[in-house]
Amino acid sequence: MTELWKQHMRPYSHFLDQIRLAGLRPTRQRLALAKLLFSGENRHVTAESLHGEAQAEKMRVSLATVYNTLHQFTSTGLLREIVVDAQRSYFDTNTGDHHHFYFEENGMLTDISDDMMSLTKVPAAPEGMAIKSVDIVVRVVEKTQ
Amino acid sequence: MTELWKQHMRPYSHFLDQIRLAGLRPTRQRLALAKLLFSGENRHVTAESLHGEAQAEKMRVSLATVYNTLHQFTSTGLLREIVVDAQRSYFDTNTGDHHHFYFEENGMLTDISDDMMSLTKVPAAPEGMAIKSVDIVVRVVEKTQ
DNA sequence: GTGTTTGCAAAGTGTTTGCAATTTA
DNA sequence: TAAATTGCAAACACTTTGCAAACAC
Repeated sequence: MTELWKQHMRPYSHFLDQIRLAGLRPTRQRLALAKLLFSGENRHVTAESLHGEAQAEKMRVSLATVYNTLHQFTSTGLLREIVVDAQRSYFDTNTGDHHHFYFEENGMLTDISDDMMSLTKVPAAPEGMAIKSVDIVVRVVEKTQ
Repeated sequence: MTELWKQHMRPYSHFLDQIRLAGLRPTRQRLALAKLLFSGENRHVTAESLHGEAQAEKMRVSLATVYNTLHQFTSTGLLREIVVDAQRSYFDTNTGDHHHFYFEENGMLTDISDDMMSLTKVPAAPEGMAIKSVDIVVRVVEKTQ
């Protein structure tokens, strides 16, 4: 990291810690992506969409690195992967318990907080298996009337 | 369809009706796949797995036709598509209300009957949207102890 | 300096498509 | 015969990988 870069990144030093805590080196690319992902509200991104954003902000990050970083952030618990579409992978910055609305027509995702949706009965895991997660996707389409 | 083929297919005439009712022509390929799909218990297949089965039974069907047929059967309500893995599409012969266990380690799916799992609270659809489905996937992994 | 990370381009995987030949009705 | 369907091969979209150059520590 250059001295200039360090100055530029000063206001984002918590990302630096976040990445270090995850056991990753805080490279320019990882910091840039962390800034996009964790600066504001919770977000849902795909590799393409995040790469597009980075380009728009003149951050130089290759698509391959975006993929790598999303997976590294996922396996270190900074992100969570959401499966709603067989064609692309989504990543959610909200790693807490919650579910999703999926807008099939435009591929958008929004959160459903855990307390807006509750399961009364959950089946026991099959013999010898442990439940890893219970994922609920509410698919919605434009109302046609 | 040849006369010989008609004779061979006599015991499976209900597939013929099923396909015709769906507005599709009962071709050799569609009948063969229907036989594999709907002969016994409910099943979960991928295009590859069904194509493999067809080959094993010496049915001559191309992979492209398997894909086309799975989609046609899905859009005519004979099958239902299940999204559990970003890498491949699954199709379920059980089109009724139910949910799934997904065995992440080997890609297997099993049904959870609707009455083994119930939602107390379902959020209202977002403004202008209608709920198309509520899909629950219980991801399980081998218990490590 | 050593080990990690990046970016490119190539390869990979699962899926769809264009189109001539074949089959169904 | 007209319209639908098939199968191949090529195209496709998304994702992963191999490896030399660049970077972090």
